[in-house]
Amino acid sequence: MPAAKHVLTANHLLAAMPPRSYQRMLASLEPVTLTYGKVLYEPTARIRYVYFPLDCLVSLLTAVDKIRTLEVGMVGNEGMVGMPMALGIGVSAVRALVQGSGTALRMTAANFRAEFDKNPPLQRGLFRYTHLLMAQVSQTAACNRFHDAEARLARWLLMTSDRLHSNEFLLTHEFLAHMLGVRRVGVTKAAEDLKRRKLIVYSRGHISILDRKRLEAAACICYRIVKDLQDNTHVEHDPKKRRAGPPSRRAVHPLAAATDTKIAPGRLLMNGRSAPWLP
Amino acid sequence: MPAAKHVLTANHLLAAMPPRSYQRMLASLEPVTLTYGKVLYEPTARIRYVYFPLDCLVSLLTAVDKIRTLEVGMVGNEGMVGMPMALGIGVSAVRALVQGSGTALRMTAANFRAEFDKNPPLQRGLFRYTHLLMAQVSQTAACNRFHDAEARLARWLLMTSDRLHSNEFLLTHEFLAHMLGVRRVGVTKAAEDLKRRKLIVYSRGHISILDRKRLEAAACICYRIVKDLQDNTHVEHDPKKRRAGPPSRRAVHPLAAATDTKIAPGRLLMNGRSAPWLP
DNA sequence: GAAACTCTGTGCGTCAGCGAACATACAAAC
DNA sequence: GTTTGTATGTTCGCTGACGCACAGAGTTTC
Repeated sequence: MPAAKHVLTANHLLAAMPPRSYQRMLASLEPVTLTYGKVLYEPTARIRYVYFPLDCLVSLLTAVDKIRTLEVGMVGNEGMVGMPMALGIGVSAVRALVQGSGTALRMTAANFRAEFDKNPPLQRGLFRYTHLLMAQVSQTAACNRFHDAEARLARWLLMTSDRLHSNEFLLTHEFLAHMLGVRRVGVTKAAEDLKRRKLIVYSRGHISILDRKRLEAAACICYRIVKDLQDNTHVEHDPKKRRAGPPSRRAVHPLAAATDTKIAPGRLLMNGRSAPWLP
Repeated sequence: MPAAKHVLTANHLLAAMPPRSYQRMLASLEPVTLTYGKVLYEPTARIRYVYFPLDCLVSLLTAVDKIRTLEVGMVGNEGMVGMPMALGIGVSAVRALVQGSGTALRMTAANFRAEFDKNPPLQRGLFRYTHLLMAQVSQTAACNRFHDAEARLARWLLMTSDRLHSNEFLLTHEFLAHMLGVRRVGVTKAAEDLKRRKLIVYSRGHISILDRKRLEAAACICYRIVKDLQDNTHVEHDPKKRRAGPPSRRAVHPLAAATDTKIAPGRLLMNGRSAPWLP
């Protein structure tokens, strides 16, 4: 069944499975269409299915009250929705919202649990992904604190583009506002500026990236940090599985080469030592 | 050796180990004194040891440039520092900084890896903790976006107090500023107000909580959300291990009972449906 | 006990983002 | 082809936080 295989390989986690696990998983994976706006999980609600996105995009949102939400993570075909299941937890801590319509393969929580227990490659893949998601969430936290709406919007568009493998997608300013944790007007302002600079165009829910390179320059460093990490993180648990090949194109942390924000001397000392919270 | 046992049980993860694992781990655990300001990990640097805090407190920091850092997580004796190791990753994504001096038990990365592989109870404990840490980081992300410095400071003090099991600790405004991602002056302002309201007192690096209850009222809901989650999350992987006892005191998400922030109608509809990003 | 240093308090002008309200433009439905 | 609703653009006053700079108060060092 070549069609099924093609479908499977569309998700990176599944594609990395050895043939035998792969065949076994096939039996309990069910293709589903996820449409924009569908809520897969609510905070504190039981996880009934895990989802392996193929060409859709899912946002992980944290809420602080009934109207304010913030996206903390984004899952495309490089990952899985339902990571708590890989940690033995049956409840989601966040809301999972379909942000880009498309298809996914889903598996019941019970089937996943059984499969996961007897599938070390799956475990490795999901643990690695958990780590990357954690890094993504951490960086997003700092990003949301320090960077302005425009830089965050640019970053968000790039991340979405990466995961949808497309330079065009559907979303309104209102929606973006809830992802970025700003007002709709704030998005309009930021988007307008990016449009004026010809980095993007948009109209009534359609957004296109025109100049990826310059858009990345407009985004904050957080995009690069997370992306490099994703490209360079390998599971070390099983040395035999460690990837060979040339060393990573970029092993240094982007901050190491970052623009030299000057450090005011005097103020940043503490007990005679350099301030420990600085890199 | 009752002293050693006492030391071990001071860390919740270790205390939950069955006697046999416990004895075995003892052999490779080494007590160390961690003093304020010590950096245990740097982003992208190899993890050489994992640490089980006994009475110290460690902050996990994400940096966006050379001077701006933000705390995304806090590890006390309920957890372990070096979670990537539990996921098969040998590199830290964040900076780990000792925020409260004290002791910890450490284990080399190699020993940890060997122990972890043959110790399912340890795996369960660490996976649960990973999940909680993820939830903590996510909530912190939203908190940093939406809540003002004063509420965040109050939350931070409560979290620190919980983990140090004390109402007094040592830290300067300058240090707090780097945890909360604000200027030192911002901390001074916020702290001043809390002092004026007699919730805390402080002087030259010493801070005491005077009125825990009212301080919690001054903090944002994020404190409650994370704390309740920590108190109520159980690993479900092995049903035999599931805790018995009365149902959780508080199973509902704090948001469900949160102050009813009113939702403006009109604007929050999309394609005829209610806006999906809302709870 | 004086000097050096660290920690906290205060004042300034500036600015991004907030909440609210309203104005226009486009699109599908009837 | 008008209606109805959704998407985007604009304005206004307000506020929390910013960067910068300096003043006092407490502690350590010699």
